Amino acid sequence: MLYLKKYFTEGLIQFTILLSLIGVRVDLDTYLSNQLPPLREIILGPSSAYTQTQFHNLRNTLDGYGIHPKSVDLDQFFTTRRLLNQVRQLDRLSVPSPELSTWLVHRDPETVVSAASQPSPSITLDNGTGLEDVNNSEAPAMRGGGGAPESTYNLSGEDRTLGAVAPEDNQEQGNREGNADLTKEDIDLIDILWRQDIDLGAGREVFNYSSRQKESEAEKPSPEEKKEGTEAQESWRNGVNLQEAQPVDGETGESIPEQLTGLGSQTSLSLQECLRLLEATFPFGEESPEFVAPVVTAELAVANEEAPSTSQGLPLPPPLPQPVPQLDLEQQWQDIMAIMELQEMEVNNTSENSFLSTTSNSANTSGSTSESGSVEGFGLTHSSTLIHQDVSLHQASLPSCSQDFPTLFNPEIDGTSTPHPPLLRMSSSSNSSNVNSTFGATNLTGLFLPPPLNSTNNITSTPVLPDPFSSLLEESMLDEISLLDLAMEEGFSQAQASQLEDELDSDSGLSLDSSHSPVSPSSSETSCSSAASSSSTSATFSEEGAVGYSTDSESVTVEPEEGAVGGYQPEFNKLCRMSYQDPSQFHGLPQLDNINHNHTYNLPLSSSLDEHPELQIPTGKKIGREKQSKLQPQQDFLDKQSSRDERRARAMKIPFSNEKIINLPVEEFNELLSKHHLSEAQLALVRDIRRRGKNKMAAQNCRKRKLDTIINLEQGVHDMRRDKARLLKEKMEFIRSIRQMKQKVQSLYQEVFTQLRDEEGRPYPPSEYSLQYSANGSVLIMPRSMTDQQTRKPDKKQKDKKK
DNA sequence: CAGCACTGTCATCGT
DNA sequence: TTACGATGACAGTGC
Repeated sequence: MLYLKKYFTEGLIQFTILLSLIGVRVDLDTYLSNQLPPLREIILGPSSAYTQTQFHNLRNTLDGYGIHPKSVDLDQFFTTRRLLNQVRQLDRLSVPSPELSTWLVHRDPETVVSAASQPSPSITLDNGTGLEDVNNSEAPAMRGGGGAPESTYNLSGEDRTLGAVAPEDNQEQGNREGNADLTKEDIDLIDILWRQDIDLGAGREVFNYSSRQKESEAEKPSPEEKKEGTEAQESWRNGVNLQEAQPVDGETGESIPEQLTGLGSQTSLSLQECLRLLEATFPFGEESPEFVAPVVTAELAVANEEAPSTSQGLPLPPPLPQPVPQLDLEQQWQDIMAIMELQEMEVNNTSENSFLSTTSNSANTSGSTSESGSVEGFGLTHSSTLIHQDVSLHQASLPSCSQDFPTLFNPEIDGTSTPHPPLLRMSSSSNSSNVNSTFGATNLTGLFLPPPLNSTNNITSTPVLPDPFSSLLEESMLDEISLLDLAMEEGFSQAQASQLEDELDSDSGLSLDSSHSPVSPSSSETSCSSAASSSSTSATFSEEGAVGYSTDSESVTVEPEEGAVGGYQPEFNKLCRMSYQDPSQFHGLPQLDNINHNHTYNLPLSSSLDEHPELQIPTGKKIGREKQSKLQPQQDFLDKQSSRDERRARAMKIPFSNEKIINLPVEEFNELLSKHHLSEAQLALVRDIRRRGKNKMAAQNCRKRKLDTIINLEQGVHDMRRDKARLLKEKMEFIRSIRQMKQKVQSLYQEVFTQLRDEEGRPYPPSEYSLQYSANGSVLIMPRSMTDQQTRKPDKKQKDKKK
């Protein structure tokens, strides 16, 4: 008791001070009960389910042992209390809950706009990590907590379309002051013009060009050195969104092979890297001075620099027959779902990694990138896909400038087919400390929206969802279907193609997410569970774990309930058992839906009877036979309902409850035994009851843990499959880019070669001469005989190495 | 009636 | 050494 008191009071005081320091009204009773399990854990310590808590030291806090601290029955109780608390908190200011964050996320596009005009420090906070980190953390992002290129990418699109309004303005003031100075009217005007352009059938390139112009007017060109890095970054993001990189003709709606409009943008490989890749394809000769043609080198270099614009006219090779039928449709669907969930997850996890960077590689430089003309065609189509992707309810964080919504929110946007991309800035984790830190540094008064606005936002944003989903679905499907096609197109070997096919196929026997739909609640569950998987453990078990530390108020509440119902509620148990803290978390787990058992489980029946003698079925000695006969059916019922040990205890006339036997600390237990002079048989039974009772709880915990582990593993598999899909997509993008680069180099090669003349002004016959690239970037013209010799040598060397 | 899932119990091990 | 938790294995029970 003392331990709990000390622990609780100290933690409570500390936390109260903390909260008061940041200006949050403290309603600890509410928080401690259920609203914020992590919060409670901060105060009360980790969950007992995973930690070996000395419950018996805390048992005194429970007045009557009405419910066991580890009883699964508590789940329902806490769920009820949590819901009640949520309802009660509807009208009061409180630490923002994840639910609160949800609809705020929908308003983020406007938030960004407002951020441009009203730089907010919180945005800087939320997005402190730059794009560089996003790229660097691409691999770590597989784990679900990392960056979300889409959102960043989307931001770039937004940046481009709106011409001014990326929140990174706050960080790169030097570059973006012009944009930041744009007023809301300016932005609205730009937006209107933009939509008019779209309505008039202007292609995206046209629009982007104009937007680029606007941007160039609004801001000074970024340093040239930024161009390449930004290109790479944007194209990287492009690679992530294959379908989004496909622009649609403004008039016909046809899909334009967009990669030809911006070769450089389609890959994160720099030109040097591509040339390096080309070295593997084209025979590069050694430098031989007599054939050096510096002019050619220069030309080639220039041509390479201008690649994006010059390549626009290149036709696509005719598509090969699609190998779609080889793919199992269901597997394809799963992969599509995986990709879509990947995107959703990336959106969810965008958070501070998504954008805003103080480095030169930030998405902020997308303006300069678009000026280079190498990045075109995105910013609209993908934005429509983003808005439906919704967000994890548990990972969204509140934008600090949400009060700007009323003025900046344009309902039309949500209704159009090309809505502005919602710039989702969300907390990367559901960790409450994270949230608190975020809010701690922000103006708290600005965090909470007035209720009317809330409802409005909710209403306006919700109906948008289905539409973009279908479009994304189609795009994703087409995209995924085209992957193999692409692979074949790339001249992949049959083995490679089959490998790709395997990769696209589901590889695990687990049917983890086949039933998941991106728009179903299960999707949101999966989207959040990855990040929450680590925290879900604590959150999930916190309720139970907190029971061990439970406050008196809770205990008091528990006790009457248990006593009143005689300690057993079949439905209650049924619900709690599998609902397992938060039933909503398992809506997406079909394997749990069929569980409908009604076994008695952790029943405090006899204990409650013992605790409440008035409810106890009197033994034959205490009552007359008549009364006993009247109560006999009830006795039978109780016997049936009670556990074996309880019956045994009753039979052996153990003078205290099984609950006490099981849950008392050793000292008190021994004390109890010493108080009552029990026979050897009774003692043995009591010890057995204690042992079995503890083991029962241990088994329950063990199974719970096991189940949780399985769920987490499933989530891990799901995440990995999603990552696999993402990586496959990126791979395909790279392949596509490489192919385009090959084509471009080939055409340039032809162009250059045909223009070369020897000393007598005659063209070099292609059959006798070839251009060779040297490692230092120069281009040589060499006789093919020499080339063959030089290429054979490395071959031999390679063969020797292989031997 | 078989199969499955859940639950309780025991034995055992580790802390 | 004792108490206790974790866990595999088994059996009982209900569907």
